[in-house]
Amino acid sequence: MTTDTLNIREMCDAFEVTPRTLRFYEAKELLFPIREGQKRLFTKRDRARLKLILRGKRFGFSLEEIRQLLDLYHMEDGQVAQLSKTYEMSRVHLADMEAQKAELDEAISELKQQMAWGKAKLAELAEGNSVAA
Amino acid sequence: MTTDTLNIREMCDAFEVTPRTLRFYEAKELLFPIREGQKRLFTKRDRARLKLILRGKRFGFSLEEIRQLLDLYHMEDGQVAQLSKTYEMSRVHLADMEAQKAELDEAISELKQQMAWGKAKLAELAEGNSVAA
DNA sequence: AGCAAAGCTGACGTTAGGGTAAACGGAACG
DNA sequence: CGTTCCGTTTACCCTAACGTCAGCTTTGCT
Repeated sequence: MTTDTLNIREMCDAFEVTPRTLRFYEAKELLFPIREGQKRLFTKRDRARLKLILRGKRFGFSLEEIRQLLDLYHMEDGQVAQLSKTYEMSRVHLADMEAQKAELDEAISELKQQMAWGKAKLAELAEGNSVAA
Repeated sequence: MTTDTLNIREMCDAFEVTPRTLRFYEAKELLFPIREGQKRLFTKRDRARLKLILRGKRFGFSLEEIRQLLDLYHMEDGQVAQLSKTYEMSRVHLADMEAQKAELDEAISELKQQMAWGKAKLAELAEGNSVAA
């Protein structure tokens, strides 16, 4: 193994996030990089956590919710409690996401209609011009 | 007609928004209610604009974009320029929304998988307990 | 020694409002 | 006429998840 820890730049490149994001996550106690002098060094644990964080974000969890889940996860006992809490929260988010999807679908088809109308109107105006010309 | 203008409460009820929202939109120069004393009176024009604003929001336009479109709309000349600009912006947002939809669909199915895994794991742990008992 | 790159902290900006305070105006009531 | 209450007004701070900027070390290279 080369170093087993990543500096902030390497961490950013590995996960496609900005340094600001990593510092922010540290401030929010989602990551706990060790310090060498004042520089941050991200461990395997941080990498595992960040992976879960980014997945949680895709699922629409807030950072605060993610922090709670990670904390639960960290205390390895009580797996049942942790798993069922995660499951419960997931159910809520799934419902949320499906509602969002429905809204989005509706907005998309409405926008398409509007665009069709706009296109027709533009054609009409163009024709008017050419007739007048 | 009763008054032809609505006070803030009536306006809120008509569009399901809060007073705060209407004041905010006025501050952002999206609405221009007239003042009777210091109270706001929303005209037919404000109602038309608010309708467009809310529609724009559903389509994922930012308030700033909406303001620009409304301004274009306001100068009634150059309909072609206005329409085609709106059309162009709409295309961008449509692409955006379809990308969002794709991401959302993927996240939903991924979350469903995770939940299935979690459910199985929970069942397994429960069984372990009952076996051990 | 000098300088640039990389990293750090700290603070303010952003979006679309929410929440709350303090003050003001007008209508109803006694 | 005074009071009370309701609706509204201005005004300020708060939120999430960072972006951005200024200014300071630290480190490496020449």
